Order: sequence, then structure tokens, then C-alpha cells
Amino acid sequence: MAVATARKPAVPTAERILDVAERLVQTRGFKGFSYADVAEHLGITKASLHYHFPGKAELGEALIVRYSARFAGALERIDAKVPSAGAKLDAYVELYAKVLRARRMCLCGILAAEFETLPGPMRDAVVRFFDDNQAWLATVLTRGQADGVLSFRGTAEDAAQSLISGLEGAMLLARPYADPRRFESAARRLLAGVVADPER
Amino acid sequence: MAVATARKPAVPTAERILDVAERLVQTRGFKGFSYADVAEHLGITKASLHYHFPGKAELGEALIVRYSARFAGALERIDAKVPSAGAKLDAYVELYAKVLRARRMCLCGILAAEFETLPGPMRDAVVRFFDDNQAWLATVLTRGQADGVLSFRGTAEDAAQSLISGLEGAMLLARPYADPRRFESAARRLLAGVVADPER
DNA sequence: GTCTATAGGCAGATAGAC
DNA sequence: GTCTATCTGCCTATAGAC
Repeated sequence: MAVATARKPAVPTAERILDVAERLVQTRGFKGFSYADVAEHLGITKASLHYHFPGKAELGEALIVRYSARFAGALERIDAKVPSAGAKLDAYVELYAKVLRARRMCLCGILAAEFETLPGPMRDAVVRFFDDNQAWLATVLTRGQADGVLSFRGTAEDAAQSLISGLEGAMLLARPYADPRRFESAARRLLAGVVADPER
Repeated sequence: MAVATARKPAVPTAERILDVAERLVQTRGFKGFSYADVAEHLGITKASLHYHFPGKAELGEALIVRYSARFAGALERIDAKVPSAGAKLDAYVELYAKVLRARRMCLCGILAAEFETLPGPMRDAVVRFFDDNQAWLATVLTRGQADGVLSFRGTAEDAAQSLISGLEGAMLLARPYADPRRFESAARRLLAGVVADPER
């Protein structure tokens, strides 16, 4: 129970570290930020960071785990609130668009580009993120197809993969052009590719 | 005219440096390789590299310029040899597939992920690469549409952007899974999205 | 939990001999 | 053109006081 005089720091240090590191990775990549960067932004020392996360590899893994959990939560909320398959896909795309509007790349998308240089545990966590997304999308696509509101060729898993890679690619290229419309335009086209044609 | 006894080194040192650096960037990213890496692979010293390319920024720019020129040459050859718009698109996708089969990412795709940390001249060169690709694709799409073999909604420029980002995203995600089929499957779906439906 | 201080390594880069 | 030698800076990481 919350007491009136209770005052824990609004956000624990470990979380604040993750917040700053997450932003830096999403904008500059995993090799593009340092403990010194994070420390400076938080007004603490590098040594303190090592207390919360022993090494950069552990910090990186924690970033992906938290990001994936937050994403999974968002997908659950979509499932709970949005009934139709088409609207679920719209909401899914909006998750990406929101990241891009913050001028960030998808965390796991940018880490996919650096995949070769990542520590093993980080690699595994990145792949899990995409597997989870694919599974969720495949379910939505399958139900949408059964309901007749969605239409696509091949397996739902296949179509889900294409959607994810299409969205990640659209984010990747939107940033150099600093133009979110580049993403939105590509996203609309991707969605149009799985929506059942009403003229048929 | 070539003389029988003439023997320049088969490949000039600067080219060999670019060859090694290109492979390293395409697999590990621009921040993922060092002058020491390149020097070791070539059996020369770091200092020698600085003779050919004063700094990493100049080396990086030279990489993109050469890569773009080679790509432009490939597009010219496609234009010269391949008549139909559909086959041109197939040949275009094959350019990407070939890179991926060498277990590399598109040079400018991986640099797009690192865009924020790149020197200005490298950024400009990356954007030019994508602009050139978009222009070529838009021309192919426009002619294909006029000929009735291709069909897509919106502008050709828009569709070209979507194709490029779709292909880049498919490469990006194929590598963590070490599975070229992931790329091929997504590429087929992208092409199917612009091919005129014969049933219409 | 946070600090100061520092270790140890590797990065990009330069000077100057050959 | 290539070398040796060296510089400077930043990186990750640790020891140990408070």
C-alpha cells in the first residue's frame, strides 16, 4: 500500500540507464554509444553503470529483453481492444510508426544490422523478438483470412515475415531521408497486399 | 596497347584495400572494422593504408562511390540485355540475392543503419545510391505499366521506394536467420505486388 | 550505490626513414 | 609505397574508498 510519505525514486536507476541506452542504440547503434555517453546523460559515473550492468553485453541483452516485453505487452493490448484483423494490422504498423516519429529505428532492426558483431546472448534475444512478432502476425493473418477480410498467397508465416521485413526496411530507409512519409507510404502498400480486395 | 612483357600488379593496392574493406563493412558494419583489420588481411601495415586513404571517412566514401558505380553498371547491362519490364525486375532482385548469398548485407543498407554516426560525405553518397536506384526502378515500373505487364497503385516513385525498402529489409532479416530463402520469399511477394494480374 | 583513480587495450592518425 | 615507431584519445572494465 502506498503511504503518503513514501518516496522511492520515481524511476529506479537501472531503468533510467536502460531508457538512455535504448535511445542511444536506436539512434546510433550498439557500437555507436559508450558507457561514457550514458553516464554523462544521467549525471553519474561510468563506474556506477557497471554496478547495475556488469558489462556492455549484459546491458545490451537487458535492453532487448525489456524492449521485447514492452512490445509483447502492446500486442496483448491490441488483441484485447481491437477486434478485426485489419484494424489489428493497422495498430501493429502504428507501433512502428510511433518509434520512427521519435526519430528512432526499431531496436532489434538496428541490432540486426550489427548482428555479426553482437555477443551470443544478444543475438538470441534479437531472433526471439522477430520470432515472436512473426507468430503474432501469423495468427492475425490466419484469422483474417478465415474471416475473409484478409487475403494473401502462401503461408501466413511467410506473409508475416514479409510484413516484418518490409516494415523494418521502410524504417531503415526513412531515417536517412528524415521523412516519415517514406515509411507510411511503404506501410500502406504492405497492408494493401494482405487486405482482401472488395471487388472480388 | 598491351605489351607482352607488361606486368602491372593484377590489382592495384588501392583496389585490394577497397575489396577487403567492402567485405568487412558489408558483414560487420562501418564501425565494426578497423584499419588494423584491413592491414592484416592484406599483409601490409596500417600506415600504408593511410597513404592510399588519408582517413577512415575517405575510405568509406570511396567504398560507396565504387559500389554505386558498379551497381549503376549492372543496371545499364540489365537495360541493354533484358527487354521486358518484368524480367528487368527479376534481374534487379537477383543483384540483391547475389550479395546475400555471399553472406553480405547491401553496403548502403548497412550504412543506412549507421547513418547517424557517418561523416557527412558518406551520408550524401548513401542517399545518392538510393536515389539512383529509385530513379531506375521508377523508369522500369512506368514503362511496364504502360506496356500492361506491370500494375501498381500510386506513383512509380512510390512503388519503387517500397520495392527498395522491402528488399533491404528482407536482406536485413535474412542474415540473422542465415537463411537466403527468407529473402527470396519476401522478394517474390514484392514482385508479385507489381506484376499485372493476368486474370483481370 | 556512487565515487575517484587507474589499468589495459585498441582505435585512428602522423612523422620520418627507407 | 611501405615500413617502424609513436602519439593521443577513447573504450570497457576493475579496485577500493566512502
